[in-house]
Amino acid sequence: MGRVKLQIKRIENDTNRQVTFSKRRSGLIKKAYELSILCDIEIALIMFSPSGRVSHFSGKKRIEDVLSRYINLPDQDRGRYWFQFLLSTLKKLQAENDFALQLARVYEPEPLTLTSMAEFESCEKNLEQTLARITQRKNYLMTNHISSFPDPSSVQQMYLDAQEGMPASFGNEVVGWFSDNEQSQNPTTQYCAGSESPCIPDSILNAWSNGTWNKHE
Amino acid sequence: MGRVKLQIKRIENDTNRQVTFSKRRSGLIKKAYELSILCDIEIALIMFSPSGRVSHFSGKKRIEDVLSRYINLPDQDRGRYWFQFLLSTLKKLQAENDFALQLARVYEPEPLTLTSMAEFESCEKNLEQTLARITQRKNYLMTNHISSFPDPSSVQQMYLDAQEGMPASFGNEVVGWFSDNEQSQNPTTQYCAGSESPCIPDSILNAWSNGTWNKHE
DNA sequence: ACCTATTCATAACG
DNA sequence: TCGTTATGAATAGGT
Repeated sequence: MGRVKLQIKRIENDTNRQVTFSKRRSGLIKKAYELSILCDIEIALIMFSPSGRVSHFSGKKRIEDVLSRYINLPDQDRGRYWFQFLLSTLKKLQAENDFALQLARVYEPEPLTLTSMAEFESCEKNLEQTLARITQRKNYLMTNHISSFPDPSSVQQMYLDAQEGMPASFGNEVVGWFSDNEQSQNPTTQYCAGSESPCIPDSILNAWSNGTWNKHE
Repeated sequence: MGRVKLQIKRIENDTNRQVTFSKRRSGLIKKAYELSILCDIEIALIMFSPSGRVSHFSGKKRIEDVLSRYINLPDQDRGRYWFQFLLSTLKKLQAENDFALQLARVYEPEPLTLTSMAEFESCEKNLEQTLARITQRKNYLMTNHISSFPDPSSVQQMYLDAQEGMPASFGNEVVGWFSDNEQSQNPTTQYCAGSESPCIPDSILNAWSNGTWNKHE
């Protein structure tokens, strides 16, 4: 939309890219706003500029409310990789807790409160470790025993046309699961197929801890 | 953009609203996609249709990664009301745990595993309760001792022009904190001002539990 | 779904 | 960064 037709590919000129970002961000937020009013919907939009600055928009509802609603959706409405997200949120929770603890120490070095918070911290650490164990176990069980989870029909895998760069379709309810250059690998089934043992090979534990454990299927 | 200029207000005709939603949703996702490629940014877009169906989009990165990055932002870059969001996420975590537990019971009624998960559950419940306590305490301390938190300068409160319906500005880094018809009330300072006591009045506990506790400032 | 008269968004330029 | 304008895009209403 302008003097010439613009190819949809990364703008290499830094200044130009920044200018385009500012303009199009405004346009996008305006469109999101109009949609939210015209159609009376909840909407949340989050953008990180290349420099790391965040922009966000939401309609009538607070953005936390929209994110909460999204997070509390049944898994089949959402997509894969969800446990990683929950873990990261737990980390945030830990950070919030640290802050509260710091506050308490500064403003009220009271034994009872400190005990309670220390208890909280240790409990949360315990939770995180246990969650990791359960995650492994759950993943193992699901991969080997419940082939329909995560439900593939609920996820539209989209690929880009290298030349035009547009997703194949915008009409689906679920879009945007670009493959991000990750080739499919499935170490879990490879190592555990047919086994009923609760034992989980080290290779899978490692895959889990370095974040690649559920990038299969 | 069409045969007539459209007022930005809720479309009352149900069919029309649904059609407009479909069209504009596609347009919005296309714009989001183009922005993410042209300017090489991370983006996440979540929409709930009036019927409750969810649509979402993200660019190269998975939507969970974008949400995680947003969640792990320093508080001053994000906004208020964050603890409510974290609590809701904890609930989701609980649900995931329940599911894992169910799976384990069906596929492997093994005492060791069950013990571990029961431990997890009780720990998580404990955590949730303790978090509630710490939340109250933290809120109390911050309200009375650290007036600069949450940092008001980091949040752009936006109001709507009733006639035109457009936010006052789209140029800011932080937009979309519509006030949602909630009038400011500050029971915390009202009840606790000047008090150094760790005691928290019932009125505040109630305000917290019914979700209005941090709608002040 | 498709069509097209219009309005809107924006790329290039100043 | 900011305003202008020629041009390409999006879309409201109709079929």
